[in-house]
Amino acid sequence: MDMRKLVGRNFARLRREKDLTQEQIEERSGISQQYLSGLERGQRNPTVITLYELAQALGVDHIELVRPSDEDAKG
Amino acid sequence: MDMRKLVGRNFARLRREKDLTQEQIEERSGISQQYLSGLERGQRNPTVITLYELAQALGVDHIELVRPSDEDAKG
DNA sequence: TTAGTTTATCAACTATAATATGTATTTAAG
DNA sequence: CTTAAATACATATTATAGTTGATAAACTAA
Repeated sequence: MDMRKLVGRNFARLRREKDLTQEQIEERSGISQQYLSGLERGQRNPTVITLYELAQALGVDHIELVRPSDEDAKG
Repeated sequence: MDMRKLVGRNFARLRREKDLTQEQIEERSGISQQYLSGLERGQRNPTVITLYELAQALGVDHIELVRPSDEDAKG
């Protein structure tokens, strides 16, 4: 189970659904665009505080880290 | 919102509900008893990978980080 | 009390999360 | 094609996550 990829994929998806750029997330959260780029590519292992700050920047109030189904895990 | 305290309180509660010691969690997860002590006292900011390893050691497959109610936040 | 178990504290250390800066690459639009 | 915006890449630095070892403190039971 690659938590980096799980978090990265979900963050990227949510950011795009809300039509926000990495720069806009940086403005809202103070987390650098370069870091966000690495995060979305599954190269980062954020702390729970960083995860919470990202959720706030996305306007999300409920973070779930669920063991993905076998089907999901394949990709 | 103090994520350290939120995670620490919930981890300690779940661990006790399952009658596990910090040492037993160390055996299962490889995360040191000293670290777990600090975590439960709200002094640690774990990464998502550490959080996932802790969840596995507890036998939990669903992690939720929810913005607590005002009432909960008081304590 | 004693002994055993569990948790907390301390210090030194290693690994890596996160920042800062600059730049290169990609992508979309004219 | 050009241009601008968005994203990816590289490097160096700082802050802190997490380990290790030893030990102190707290708690329970005999």
